[in-house]
Amino acid sequence: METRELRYFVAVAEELHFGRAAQRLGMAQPPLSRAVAQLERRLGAPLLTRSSRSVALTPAGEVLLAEGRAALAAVEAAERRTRRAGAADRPGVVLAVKAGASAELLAKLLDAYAAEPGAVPVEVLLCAVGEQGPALRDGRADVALLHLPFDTTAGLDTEELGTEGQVAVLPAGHALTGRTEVSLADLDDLPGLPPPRWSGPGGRPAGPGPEVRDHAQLLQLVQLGRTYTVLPESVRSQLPEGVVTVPVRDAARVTTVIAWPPHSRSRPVADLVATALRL
Amino acid sequence: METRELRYFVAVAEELHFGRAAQRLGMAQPPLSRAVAQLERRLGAPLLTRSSRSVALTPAGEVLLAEGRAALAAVEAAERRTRRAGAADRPGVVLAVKAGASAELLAKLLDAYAAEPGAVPVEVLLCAVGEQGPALRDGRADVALLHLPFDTTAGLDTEELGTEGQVAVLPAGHALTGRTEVSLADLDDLPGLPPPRWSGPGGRPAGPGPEVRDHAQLLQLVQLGRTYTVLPESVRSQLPEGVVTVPVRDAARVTTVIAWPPHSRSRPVADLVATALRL
DNA sequence: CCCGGCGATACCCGGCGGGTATCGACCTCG
DNA sequence: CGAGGTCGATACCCGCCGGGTATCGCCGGG
Repeated sequence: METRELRYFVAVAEELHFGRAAQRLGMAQPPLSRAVAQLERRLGAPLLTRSSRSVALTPAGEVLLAEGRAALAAVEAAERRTRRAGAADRPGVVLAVKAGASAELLAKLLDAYAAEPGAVPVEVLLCAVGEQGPALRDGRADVALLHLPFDTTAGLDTEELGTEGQVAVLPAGHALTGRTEVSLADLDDLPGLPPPRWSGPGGRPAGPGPEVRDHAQLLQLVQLGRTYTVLPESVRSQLPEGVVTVPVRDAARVTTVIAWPPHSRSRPVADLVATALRL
Repeated sequence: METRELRYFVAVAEELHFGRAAQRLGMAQPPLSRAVAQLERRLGAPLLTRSSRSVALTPAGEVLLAEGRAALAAVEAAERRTRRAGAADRPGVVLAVKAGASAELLAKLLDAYAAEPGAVPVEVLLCAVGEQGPALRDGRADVALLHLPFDTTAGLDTEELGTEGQVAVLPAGHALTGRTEVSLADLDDLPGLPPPRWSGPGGRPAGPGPEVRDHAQLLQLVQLGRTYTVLPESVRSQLPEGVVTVPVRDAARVTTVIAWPPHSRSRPVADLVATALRL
């Protein structure tokens, strides 16, 4: 199976429409139809059920969509990492972090690692919420800081770096800011203060709250009195003016982990992990 | 990057010889040279340093060899799993186990799962030592039983099923069989009884012992008085005539885990794992 | 009942992947 | 030191396949 065929199938499976998929791929519809039909012949199994009005996935198609996405990510990762390894101005290693999260830990880690013998330049890739895993899987990054239970570590090797509680982040002056502690129930349905909605494929259920992609955006919106949120305690070190935190009694504890792709044989990544564990 | 190019490069990188690689790929040498050169141009980085007498990998080449193998395994996995999902006589799920290991657990697991509502047929794939991980990664299997610390779980999701000690397995009548317990040191350099060598890429250091690929072969060789070995206690349930076990005081404890590919969304795999955890 | 949307089919063309022949570099050996 | 052998690169050719346009057939809706 060639990656070209896989890309074609994935596009059709995602669009469920040959015309749109062809457009997305920058090609005409007939060769796309033909390529997919040929893939089905080669695999010996129908992947799509077509009527002249609609396209749907067969069970085999569902499998190929899931597995194919993973395979394409692996191929992209190979390509990107090779390009980086061959580049003259190689950033020794790319570290992915959620924008605005673990700022203190990150600063300490970068300092400590830079002091190591044999340290290479570290490029920091600031990601939207939940993007660090995919960035690692498709080769945009070599190592990442993730936060459980929010991020998924499936398919990654990890080491635990620590856990912390969570605090509610509210606009200054809000009624709850007088409390020494709140519960999640207290935060439910605050009048005039809707919770934010995380952008991205995770889920964007329609609702009143503003859409955000990272912590920095979120804090700014809290500052403007447009939303509230619950974040790990460590955000306290970088709150803007006009926002207040209150510990949340019953929020899940957040575990920060450092993660890397399982077959990574890179010395800098190993050093970075070792350094993080010593902090 | 196309999988064809990747296959070509991996073949050359493994052989370090264009002629042999071309032969392995079933093609002539010139188009292979050209394809690799073209790949290097596209990636913008040299992958190989060639002299007319030898071929060697550049750092970028090393990266692409490692990443490319993983990517090719992912593509193969996609293909194989799709084929299986589309096959009429689909074996619902393929379970990989080291041949001869965890026999009792395996029997209980298969029985218990078969009794579950919604159980599908389970095909058991008996693997050579250390082959379950690769089988899982390239789609020959959907779920596997692994034994830590021998097998590697990198890149797999796992659940622990239990731990056990290890016993020395010796030919009946051997001097040590009278002992109630031995240590690893006692087993070192037994006169006339060399340790076995595991076949496969793991390592086959030259030595006197016979080469084996799984527990069944190993037990037979012990029975014949040609070697001894140290295995998890659970092998006791299936020893042939003429072999004796003695607990090993200081051997590492073995942990049996059930593992599956991280992006598996298969219901039967989830059920199988849940059943295993209830045992 | 006709129109419009959508996937499949028919057909054509150019490029690319694969082949053979040969070159050029370099090591080995007499 | 030169001849032969090994090995990768180059030159050149061909057939196929991937991509294009034109069009058909099916089917649902106004």
